Amino acid sequence: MKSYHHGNLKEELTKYACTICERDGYTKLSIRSLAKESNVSQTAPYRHFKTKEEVYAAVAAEGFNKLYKAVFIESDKLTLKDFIQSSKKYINFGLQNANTYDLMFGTAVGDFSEHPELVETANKTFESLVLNLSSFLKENDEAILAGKSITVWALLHGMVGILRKQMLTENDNYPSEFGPMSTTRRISSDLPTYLEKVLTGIIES
Amino acid sequence: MKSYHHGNLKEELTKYACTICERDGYTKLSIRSLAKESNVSQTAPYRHFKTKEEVYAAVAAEGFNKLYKAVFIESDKLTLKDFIQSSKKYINFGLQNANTYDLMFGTAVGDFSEHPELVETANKTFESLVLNLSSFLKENDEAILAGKSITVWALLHGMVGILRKQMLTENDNYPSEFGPMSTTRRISSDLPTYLEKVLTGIIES
DNA sequence: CTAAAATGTATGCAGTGTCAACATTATTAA
DNA sequence: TTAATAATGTTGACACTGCATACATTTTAG
Repeated sequence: MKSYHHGNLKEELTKYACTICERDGYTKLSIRSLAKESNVSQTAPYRHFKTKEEVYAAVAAEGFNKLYKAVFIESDKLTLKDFIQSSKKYINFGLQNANTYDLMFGTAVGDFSEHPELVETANKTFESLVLNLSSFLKENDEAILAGKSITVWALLHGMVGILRKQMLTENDNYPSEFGPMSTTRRISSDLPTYLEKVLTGIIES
Repeated sequence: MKSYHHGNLKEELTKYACTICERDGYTKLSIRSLAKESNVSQTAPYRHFKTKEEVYAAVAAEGFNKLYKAVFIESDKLTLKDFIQSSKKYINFGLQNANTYDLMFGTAVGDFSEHPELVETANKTFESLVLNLSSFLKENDEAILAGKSITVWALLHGMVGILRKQMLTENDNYPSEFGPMSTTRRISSDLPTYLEKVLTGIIES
């Protein structure tokens, strides 16, 4: 029944790689297990991915696509509220896809420029942020727009990183000897409200 | 001449692990190579580290220590200028120790709470940021102080992530079809000046 | 229709994390 | 001091990994 050629092996491999990377972390992914899942020989994946890093790159690219879809709002009449909601979605994506996010922004894929589709999807994602911002900001100065975009992105990206490490959490089990810390961490409980304030500050500056 | 017991194997292993992790990336580190470097049997490290992840945790903890030393300014009369300089040092650390930074904030060490020294050093580092901030801010409201600290940290952390991925660079080889992008990326050439502005904005808000 | 390109398999190498059993030394209690 | 115990080291093995090479089959192009 099963033919010698699989048909759409690359897609299937990628799909499963995405699943594993997100569920177990990308270190748990092995090319052999990938092959086994598709009922294909251990080295078959090498016809579609030169190295394991290329598999990572494919997963990361998929991640950027998902992030883009989750965050971008297709409209030229955005409000500040819309933008803030989109920002929250960014953070949620980072938290709910922590392992994939790590693949996208960590060092597992060393040099993006060796993976064109990764460059493209990453660019598209950031570009969408700029577009979203520019659609409701009456800002003609490109440099200022760019600056605000970067600031917002860095802030969101940073928040994801910190939150993921559970450095902000209201019911932490750390010793209370760290004076300001406990208060600081408690911020996270009303992070949404807090985030609105900060973002508004940056945008309206 | 060489005795059966090494003497301070754990330190030596940790030190070498730090070197390798930073130079080649933590994925390149193997417990066996670690052992070989100390002229010790392949499984000797397991007397000091239960798993490889524990080695990673040790490296990450060292990283937080270094970051702390690089960033913290011991003084209760800080100026905004001092703080900004300290912030720049944070970013520089992240860029010049990219692989270690990844170990500190990535997913390689899954749960900090299983590595107490990691919790401690990470806490100390963030606490130092809060202290630095509070030393020149006439801010009594702890929540506001905490909020500003988090914002600053997230921003710095995010900048490191973005810069490391070379998503900001003035001579990029990306196609120019992305309108606002090229301008956006060009920001990085005078990032220091730019950063001052943003930080000042956050702090004085 | 045939040559070449694409895609699959079989086999094997050198390396890995980690476990179990054993050897040696350092430390501690009697 | 000595005897028991804990700490630290070694040997050997197992199952697994990325990936290279050589070969088989199928699809596609000229």
